[in-house]
Amino acid sequence: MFKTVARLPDFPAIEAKIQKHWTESNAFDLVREKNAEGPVWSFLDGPITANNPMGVHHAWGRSYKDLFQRYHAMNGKRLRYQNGFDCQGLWVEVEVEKQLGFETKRDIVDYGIDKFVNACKERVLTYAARQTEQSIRLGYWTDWDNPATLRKLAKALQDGEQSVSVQSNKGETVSGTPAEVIGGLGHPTRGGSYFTFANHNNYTIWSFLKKCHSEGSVYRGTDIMPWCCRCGTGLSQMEVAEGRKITKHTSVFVRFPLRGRTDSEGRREALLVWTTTPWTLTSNVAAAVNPEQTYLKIQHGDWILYVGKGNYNNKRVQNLEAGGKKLSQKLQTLKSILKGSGSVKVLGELKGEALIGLEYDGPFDHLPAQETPGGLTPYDTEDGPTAVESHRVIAWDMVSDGEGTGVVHIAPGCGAEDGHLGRELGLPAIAPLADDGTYIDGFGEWTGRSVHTVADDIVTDLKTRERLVAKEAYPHVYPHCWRCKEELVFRLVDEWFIRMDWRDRIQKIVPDIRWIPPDGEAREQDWLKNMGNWMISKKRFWGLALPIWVCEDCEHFDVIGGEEELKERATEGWDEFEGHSPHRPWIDKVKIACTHCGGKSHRVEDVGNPWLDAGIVPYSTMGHGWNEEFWKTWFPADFVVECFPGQFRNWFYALLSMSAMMSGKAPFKTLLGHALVRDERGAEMHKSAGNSIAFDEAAGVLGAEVMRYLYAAQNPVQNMNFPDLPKPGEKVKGGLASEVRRKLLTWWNCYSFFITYAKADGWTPPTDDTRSERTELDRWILSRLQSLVGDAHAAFADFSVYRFIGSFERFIDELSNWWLRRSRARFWSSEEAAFETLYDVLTTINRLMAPILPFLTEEIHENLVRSHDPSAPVTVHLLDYPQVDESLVDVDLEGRVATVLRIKNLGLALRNQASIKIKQPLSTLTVKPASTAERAALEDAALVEQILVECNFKGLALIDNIEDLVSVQVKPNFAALGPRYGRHMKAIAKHVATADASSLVSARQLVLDGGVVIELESGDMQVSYTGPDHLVFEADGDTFAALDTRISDELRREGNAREFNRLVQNERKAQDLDVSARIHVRYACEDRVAEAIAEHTDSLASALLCVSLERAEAVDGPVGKVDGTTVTISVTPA
RNA sequence: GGGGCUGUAGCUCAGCUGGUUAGAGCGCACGCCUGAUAAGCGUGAGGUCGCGUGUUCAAGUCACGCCAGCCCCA
Repeated sequence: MFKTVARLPDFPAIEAKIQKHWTESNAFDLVREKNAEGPVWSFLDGPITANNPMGVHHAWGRSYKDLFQRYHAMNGKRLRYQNGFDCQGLWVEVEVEKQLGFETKRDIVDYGIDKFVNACKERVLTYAARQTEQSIRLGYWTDWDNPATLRKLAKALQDGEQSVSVQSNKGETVSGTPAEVIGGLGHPTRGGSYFTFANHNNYTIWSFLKKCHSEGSVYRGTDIMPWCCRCGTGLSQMEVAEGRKITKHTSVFVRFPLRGRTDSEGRREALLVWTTTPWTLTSNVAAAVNPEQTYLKIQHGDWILYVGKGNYNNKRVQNLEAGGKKLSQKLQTLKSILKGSGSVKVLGELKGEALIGLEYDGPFDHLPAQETPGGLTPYDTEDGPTAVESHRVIAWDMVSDGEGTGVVHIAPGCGAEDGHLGRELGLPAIAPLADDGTYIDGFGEWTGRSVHTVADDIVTDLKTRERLVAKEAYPHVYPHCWRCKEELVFRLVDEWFIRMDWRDRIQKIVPDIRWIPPDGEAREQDWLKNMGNWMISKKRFWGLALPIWVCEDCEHFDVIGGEEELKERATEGWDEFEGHSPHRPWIDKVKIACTHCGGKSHRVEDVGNPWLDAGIVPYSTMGHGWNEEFWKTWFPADFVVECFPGQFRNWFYALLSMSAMMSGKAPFKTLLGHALVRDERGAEMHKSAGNSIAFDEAAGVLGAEVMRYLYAAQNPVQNMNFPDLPKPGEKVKGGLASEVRRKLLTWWNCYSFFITYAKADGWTPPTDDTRSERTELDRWILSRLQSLVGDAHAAFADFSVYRFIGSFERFIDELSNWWLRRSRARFWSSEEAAFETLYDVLTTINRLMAPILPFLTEEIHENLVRSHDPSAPVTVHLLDYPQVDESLVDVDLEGRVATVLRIKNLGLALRNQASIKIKQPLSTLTVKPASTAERAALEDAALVEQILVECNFKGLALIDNIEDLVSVQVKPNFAALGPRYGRHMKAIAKHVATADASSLVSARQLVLDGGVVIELESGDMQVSYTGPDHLVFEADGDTFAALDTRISDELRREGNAREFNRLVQNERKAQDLDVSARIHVRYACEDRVAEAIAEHTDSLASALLCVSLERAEAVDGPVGKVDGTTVTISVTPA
């Protein structure tokens, strides 16, 4: 028996019920078993950071991930079903630091690196469990770990248990130390999600790094890098891009006195230098000018200054934009700054070239660092000239005549470009900062002070020593740590890099990938072209242990390619390490012998860049290196889908470069990128702005499935403006979410309609493929259904699901508003073909939509199929995806029905025009068909019947010439034709006046008497019709239709009867009577209405199910209007 | 400065390889319908398809230039 269907689906309730059903029936396992031998479809999941609960934005990608996998599963494909969690890196550390109330790296060391690293693992496991539950709630089917198991492992770590035992997804018991068990998560022998902190993931990265090293691409280098003093680590190019903000800094204008240049009156000459980072002045080595530009020699008080001419007059405006904020600020011009601090007189002009080579006194030459041969850095430096000895003017074509003074302070130990320039010219570098941002020894009074607090004192010092000309608060866009928000500094660092001089190998595999949208390819190539060497080290605690062992004697370094190799090479510490994961601090116990000198080598303390962790997964999760057969089965992945922005320089970059090195092959075949989720007004979602929406909240209010539908329907290139959630207790009203609910509701209504009548009739589904004879209407909807099936396959194959959703919505509209609307009476009369057709349609679209709406379709499958066929699969997801049945396609019929719909709309438009409501029957619609095909359709009695019923016309007549009915007038549109054919206008008017009007209506050109050809565009002719008053008419393209609006008494009476019918039906509903309840009806009305009712008593009685229908003088009941007169009725159940 | 994207109705967007009169949904106005009904349908108003120049019989669609917005890189 079919189960009664609620009028409105309660999505969250259905979802909860279906989840239970899936668990109890092991539905997902059955699907996997069904496809165990099927052809492979390899999906590769981009890992989600397991650091916080999911937001609604995560649901977009995850909806795609699930629906594509479900589609392929329904098509018999074998899938790997592995989700991924991104586990290692600073983002986890920062959250754990917050949790523990830590401020600095020192706090972590004091706490104990082992405890801290375990706390990071715990956090990852905790949130992986949480995200697993959330993903399951979304309906995402993949090989999830039991969240309880993950929590148990986190707890075992926390409690410091010696051993722990859990059940793997493959059903085996796994025991060992917590570190061992956790380190084996996601291994193909165990199943479950992959975790980038797993041992095999880390060791596979080791093999990658070893490969790089074997090509000589791994090197230790010093470079100026953006550095976060709080985190004590450098940031990669990718990370800096995440944290720019508008910031105000104290900028200073400073004199650099030129050595031995004094004018006749004893005034000293000086360069005027500007910088926004006064702390770097301690490390000045040179000053740069642009040799091509013009400089001014200016008398300023007691000094002679050199400044760029363009800079001097430059109107300084800062138009800034960062992190969604904008600032536009006018600044004082250099000219007015100088005037404000002394008298100014321009003495002359000279080329920058003339300044090159001049020597000057630096601003901090008294510091020991300035006097150190070869410069001073936190690392070893070679001997060479001191900074003081190097102070001279150098040429640099990057010096601009816009902002600044045209003379640029060069500190090769404090700025990236300065560093490159300094290296080129052999200048010494002074790098003043230790890793916590304090000045190192050699900087006098500044030593030990933090870079973030010295600016004011440096300004005072410069002023005291008469070097300062002016200072100002200067707004600019400045990088901040994307995690802890602290300002970055540029610092000379000692880090590990991969030299990317093999970028051509990466670029070569990019075209092997299908990028959706296609411009992704250009963007990736652009990044690859411009990227620098890859800094892979981080001076932190939680992350990949870089497998680099450095000799304590000769500094030679080795890169270890895996666990076995390390064990073989280990000379001490292996026992202590064994049973732990390859993380700090345990891995650091292991020492090896130097291959160069035999000395003792220790591992560098650095951890790895987290993108290495995510980039290796096409290898680590697919068994590369330890199960080649498995790897060859699943590599390369068929499909990857992620949020596009950002990933070009992150995950995609890591994937492509690592794969280029590992195998020279693209790691996936197709990449679908989707845009961003914004709030309803299009603003970025931020927790701090209060407009971010938690996943659980949305799932609870809208239902996970409404979300899935929203995402599936969205064009992935477009940002998605996620609808605001209604407040608790309110209904979903207006906006995108209610649009979606309504679309789904239309489908649901068709389904609930079917169930209502099938139950009422005791109808049961056919048990085989034989079907009753179908009407044209049935064959039409089945033909349309085949198009929908075709569209579904095409859309999935093309990874543009939203196109399928569009087709689906059009189909539901056709089903509901035409097929079902026209077929309702057939259900009342228990017509078998109607039931069969609707049943076939509903079960087919249910399978079509199953990948997108797994819950709703399961609910419908339960009721529609399983309620009558206990042998049917326990889940809709075990069924095959529908295929197009060519035998059901009837293009010709589809064309004829399209005509019917068009004429029906014309008919209704004419009624509208004549303001005659549909209940009032009219005699005749006359049509001049546009074509023979249209004429043929309108000669089909069954189809015409649809039009007549729908429009309430008595008949339809066809004519060949419009003039049979009305007269046509065509006038040239002088306004349109005049500008083009001005001098021919008279001739055109004459031609139009004499030519056959109806032939002009659709004419494309006119040939005038003199042979002149006039090309006609739409609107060139003004067409009007005149006809008898009782006709209204309208043309739709070449179709012309006219409606006879005359209402005979007979028609009026029929219309009155229908109005009366409506009154009674309304009352039935008001009394909430069952559709099959019998009633008594009494009514009071004027005579002419009574006549109408009397004439139609029989049909009214049967339509209204009334056992008596009597007129009375007066009745007590609702009052209504029929034909403008008052009617009172009384309805009582029989 | 370089790369990429976007610009179509009040709002959100379709418009595939150039081809009848540029569409949909939402919103608005006016109607209609109702044995699916806390739904449904129709009609209407609303568009210099960012601007300009080309190519073409034909341009929202192709080319070039410009303007505006967004993203990335330097």
